[in-house]
Amino acid sequence: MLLAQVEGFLEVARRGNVSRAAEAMFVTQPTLTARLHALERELGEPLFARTRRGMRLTDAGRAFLPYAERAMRAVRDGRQALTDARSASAGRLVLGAAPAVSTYVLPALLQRFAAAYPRIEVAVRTGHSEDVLQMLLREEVQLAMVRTMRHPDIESIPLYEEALVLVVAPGHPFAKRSSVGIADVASERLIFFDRTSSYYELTQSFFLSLGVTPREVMELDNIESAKKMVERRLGIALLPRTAVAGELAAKTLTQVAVTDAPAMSQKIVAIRRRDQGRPSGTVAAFVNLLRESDPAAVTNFPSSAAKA
Amino acid sequence: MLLAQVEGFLEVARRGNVSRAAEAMFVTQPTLTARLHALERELGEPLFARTRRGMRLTDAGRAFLPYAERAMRAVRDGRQALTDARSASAGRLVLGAAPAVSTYVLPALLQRFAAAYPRIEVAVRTGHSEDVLQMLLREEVQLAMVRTMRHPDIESIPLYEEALVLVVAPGHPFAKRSSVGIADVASERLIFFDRTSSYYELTQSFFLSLGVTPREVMELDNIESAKKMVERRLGIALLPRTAVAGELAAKTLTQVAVTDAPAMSQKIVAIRRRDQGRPSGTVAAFVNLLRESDPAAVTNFPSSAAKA
DNA sequence: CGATCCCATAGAAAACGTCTATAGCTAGAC
DNA sequence: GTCTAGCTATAGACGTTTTCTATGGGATCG
Repeated sequence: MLLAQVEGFLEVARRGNVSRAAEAMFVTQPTLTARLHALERELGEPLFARTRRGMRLTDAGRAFLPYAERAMRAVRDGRQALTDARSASAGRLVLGAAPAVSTYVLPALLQRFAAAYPRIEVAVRTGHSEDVLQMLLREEVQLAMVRTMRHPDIESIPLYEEALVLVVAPGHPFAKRSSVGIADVASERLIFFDRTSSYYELTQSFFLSLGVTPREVMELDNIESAKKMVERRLGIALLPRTAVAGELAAKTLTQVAVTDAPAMSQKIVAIRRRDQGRPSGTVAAFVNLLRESDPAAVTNFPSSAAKA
Repeated sequence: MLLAQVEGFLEVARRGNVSRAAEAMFVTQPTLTARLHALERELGEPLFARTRRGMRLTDAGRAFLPYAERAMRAVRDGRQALTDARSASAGRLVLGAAPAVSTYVLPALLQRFAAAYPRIEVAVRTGHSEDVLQMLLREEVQLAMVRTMRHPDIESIPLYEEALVLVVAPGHPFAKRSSVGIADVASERLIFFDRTSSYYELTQSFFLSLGVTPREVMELDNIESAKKMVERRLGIALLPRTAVAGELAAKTLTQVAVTDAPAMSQKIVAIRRRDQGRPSGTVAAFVNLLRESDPAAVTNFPSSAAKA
């Protein structure tokens, strides 16, 4: 069955006249007649009663009409959906993100994205990088923003480098010093967050590699709580810069340089399945937005997010 | 766009494998490949990402999928609707009927019809024969049961002859007589119904043709009220036999023969548009039911209706 | 009675879909 | 490394279908 036949059926049903319908569809009248005959033959029933005045629907034709319309509408809408997706003017985008990205980077990004593509529906699923990778492999998300990961089936786009910075409460003794040594840090009460997170491992191995063992520690399962603890002078913490940009700007936390330690950082990338071909539609639109934002700008997002 | 292409798209999307899908659809793999390419070319977008393991939907393919399913379902349902209509196992039947038919004949007919075709949805529109004819011409009803009418665009199926009979209350003087003369009738108070109805004209011309003028008359706009008036001895009436069959059986009314007058009757027919071809589906089913019911049986319907 | 407006049909040319056979590619086995 | 197996893509031939132009046949209307 050709869609052209169904379309012809509808057009003739509307106009009650093969010749006019044919003209409107830019085919000759015999062509349209043939289409109708073919459709009637396939359905095994006359859809039209031929009269001197033109074509009238039979009962069978009337019964078929709503289904024909439904089918044509479905195809037309499907085409439109593809057009929308191509121009990224509408559609759906499902993102995965690590917690720190989701909380401190995505809001500003999505704010810009939503402004540029108001008709795109966006969904975000948050989880640790490993879990988000699994979501991506299971195609539950189309694009994920996580720390650098390796997997044969994915490809990455570098986004920005996120440094861990030492923050203390403004009244803390460290706050007056321009810099501190790693030994100073280890002798303070240290606040960690989320033992299952990669940041935890990163900070742990950091101290380990320097042969230093922090004496007193406190562990929270999320960054926000950790920041509050530091503000209340319950300890000091190494936190992602993007996560504390707001507090640093508001001067409720103070950053302190650590002189005798290497910089600690994680590379944040966007990943997607390698077997999906070139990114298309909504995904491409979002990737372009990421590319437009230079790394420096991206790392600044959190501060603007913190304002909101 | 071929429906076969859409179908192939769905099958491949489901199985993720052209070869298997082709086998399931009883075509060769290159054929199905060609269908997919044609569809992708027409939509201007790859719907599948070709991988070593088979075919995976692209984002565009995923976006198109629900529409493809909707279209296929519409066509499938449309086919089913025609099959149902052909076997008259389901569908819709819209009848027109004159008031007397609608009230006294249709109930029994529809009772049998509904029993035979439970999945057919039936609608009845009632009006005077002329109005019902207009409904038929405007295709608001598919079949109408009215008194014999002439119109170039309609064809009729004779149903039954409906006689007007003289009825009186059981206690009325006429009730004891085996028959009365037309002069006797004219000297009684006569109860007519519905001045706009053809029965009214029929009875009026009846008296006129006999040179008799009824002296006292009362007019109601419906048969039921007229019957009640006769029962209460407010007069006597000439009413359609089908309309009083129940009361005659229950002996709340008595029929009296009129000796010196010709039989008064109207022929009731089923009419339909001549340009609709052979009756199909639900209409054919109903017409067959009418044909099966021999005229004698049809005129008996009202009594069984009166039981209900 | 001829002009006009319908749809149906005929026949030829073009387009398309389908087949078989084969190529190209990758992953996994040995 | 090579071979095999399992994918999809491509090539070329064949047959059907679709489409066109031109024409027929019938009814309506001035």
